Amino acid sequence: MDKDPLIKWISIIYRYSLIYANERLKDFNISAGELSFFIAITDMEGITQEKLSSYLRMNKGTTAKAVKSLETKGYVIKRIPESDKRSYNLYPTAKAVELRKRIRKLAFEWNDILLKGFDKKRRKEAALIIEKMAKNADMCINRSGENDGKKDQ
Amino acid sequence: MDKDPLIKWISIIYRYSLIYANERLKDFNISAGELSFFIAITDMEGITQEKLSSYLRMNKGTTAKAVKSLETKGYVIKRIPESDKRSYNLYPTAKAVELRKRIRKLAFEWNDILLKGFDKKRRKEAALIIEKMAKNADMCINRSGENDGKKDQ
DNA sequence: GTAATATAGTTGCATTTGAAACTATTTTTT
DNA sequence: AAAAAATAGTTTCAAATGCAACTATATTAC
Repeated sequence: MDKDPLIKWISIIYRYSLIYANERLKDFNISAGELSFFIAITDMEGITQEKLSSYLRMNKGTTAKAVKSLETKGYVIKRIPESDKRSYNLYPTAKAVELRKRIRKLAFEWNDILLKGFDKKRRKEAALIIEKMAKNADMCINRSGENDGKKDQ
Repeated sequence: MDKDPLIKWISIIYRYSLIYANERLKDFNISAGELSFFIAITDMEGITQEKLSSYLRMNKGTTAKAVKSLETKGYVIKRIPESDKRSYNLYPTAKAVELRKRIRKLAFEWNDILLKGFDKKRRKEAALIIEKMAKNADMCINRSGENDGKKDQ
């Protein structure tokens, strides 16, 4: 039954998630890779790239590229705060705010596809398990999976 | 609790899996992306690239590149069967067979990291859930998640 | 048996991502 | 305050991957 390591299935879920998102996001000119950034920025207006990287557990180089692309596409505005001229505060544009609900909905529709055939209880269980696994991975790689990436409180 | 879509966590697990595998595989000159191919080829000697693609749900272009790389590295030999000159049968080299157990072990050690803190029952549950989610994704994208990729039986 | 179609694999291009080296600020040490 | 260290972001390079166009062989239709 478990002759295949979990990574095989994780890999499938991840890659198919990208395919799905790319297809669904085509009309919005947002790529699958930008999706998480879009959602996070519209959810947490003013967040810095550093925080964003840590929140999504993304390499800061990756974050820089995704943010720049979203900026180019007119979804994000960068503002340098007086308090720290090294950093940016990221704000969604009006256009992004307008799309926010639809984009979020689309992301959660993928949840429904992944969890098809699961009853309520099992869905909750699945979400807990996935999240715990991610935190275990984070703990292994970064020794910091206990507080959702907010290392500095 | 589930303000973040599952894809956020899947993405973290997947990306950290690659980081982990790359680190652990360094000494063997095998990359994280090649890991699943290595395991599948040593497990199913003589498999074709087509079958491999379908088994791992990988794009056949990706498979071609991974196989070529494993061939270059001396882990895989391609043989054209008389029965169908379009295809290759893939065989692990002696060097690959020798490494097989260690590589598999390493892949399953990542399972243990992901499932840390899970009791036996929950581990089984997690594996079932992940596999089912992958099959749901497959079904959505390919309309073919019911037979482990072996479409032609 | 030829033409049309299907299948197996390759290649070029684009996207997503991480690592590491880099720049520019800020904070800490001394 | 100057030097050292830390922090925020950018950029370059490389790996992983999907897609689409391509070649070559096999199968199916007629």
